[in-house]
Parts: sequence; structure tokens; C-alpha cells
Amino acid sequence: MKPAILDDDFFRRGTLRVARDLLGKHLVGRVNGAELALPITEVEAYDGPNDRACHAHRGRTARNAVMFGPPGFWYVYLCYGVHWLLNIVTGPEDFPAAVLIRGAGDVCGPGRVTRRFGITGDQDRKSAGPAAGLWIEDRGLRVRRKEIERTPRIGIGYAGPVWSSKPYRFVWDGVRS
DNA sequence: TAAGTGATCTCT
DNA sequence: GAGATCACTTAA
Repeated sequence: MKPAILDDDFFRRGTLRVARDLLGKHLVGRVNGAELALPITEVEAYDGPNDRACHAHRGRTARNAVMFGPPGFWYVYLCYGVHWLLNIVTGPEDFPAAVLIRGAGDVCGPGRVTRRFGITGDQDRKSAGPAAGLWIEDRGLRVRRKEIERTPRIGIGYAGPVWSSKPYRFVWDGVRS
């Protein structure tokens, strides 16, 4: 199968579906002039205005505005004043949702993924693709359902018992090199 | 286990 | 404008 860059149609679907399907797809970027591609191993879904863990839950702000736009755009923000976190906007326009990329290849942890790829606020609000220097490809890697683990999301206790316990985190443990 | 770190958001 | 908060990481 020929590598295919994922486009709007892939990301326009339901957030949970996109999140699950993102496992095994390759995050591709340019680092120091060379191309770096790592298969995505861990993601979390943040699904719209009713999701109390989603940044868009309290309405549109300058920071989260990109989530209200069309799918396939990067949402990058600084967390704890230290770490950049990488999200891809999902769902139709005006439905604020995104998927957080928490792990790729042998890199575990959302802050470490961005550091590995050299991602900063520069990519924020850009459309995922070569022009942004950062995109996602389907390279034909096959992910079996049994290899996917679903757990609650990390670090969102503030969202209350209902939303913080939703199994919106997807981990692929079938990656082998 | 605790602190660093600074943008962002919610009050005054 | 001030104060609290935070989708994390690292060093103990």
C-alpha cells in the first residue's frame, strides 16, 4: 500500500472513531532537515462542548478557537508552562473536538512527542500537511482490535467523575520494531 | 513526591 | 491587573 497523507475526510468523522483509527498511522515531520516518521501508539479523544475535559467546554476562547474550525488542523498549546501538547482537530466545523497525540514509536508522553518532533506553537492552527512541516500518513500498518487498550484519560480529574472516567484513551500495544 | 514554568482564564 | 489553574516531566 502506498503511503497516503490523511486529509479532512479522515478527521471529519466522529472523534472517538478518529482517535481509534489514528493508532498505527504515522506522525511525520521534519526535524533538522530530515524526515521523521513514527507510528502513533497512544491518543485521547476530547469530544465537543459537553465533554467537561475538553478545552472547548467553557466556550470559544482565543486559544481553543481552532477546535471550532474545520477538521485536520493542529491544535498545539503549552501545558504547565513547559510542555507543548499536540492535538488534531476532528469532527465537522463548529463542533469543537480534537484528538491528543500522547505517544508515537518508542516515545511515551505527550510532552516528549512534541519535543522529539520539534513541535511548538508554530504549528498551532496550521492545516496538517507538508506545508505545515507536520502531517499524518497511512503507511498500511495494521492494528488489531485486540491490541487496543481503552482506559480513562490522564490528568483530567477536574472534569468530574462522569467525564474523567470515560474510556476515551486508546493505547496500541502491538507496535513491534 | 514535589517543584518548575508561563500562558490562559476568571474573577476584581 | 491579580490570582488560580493546568490534557506534564524530571529529579529525588
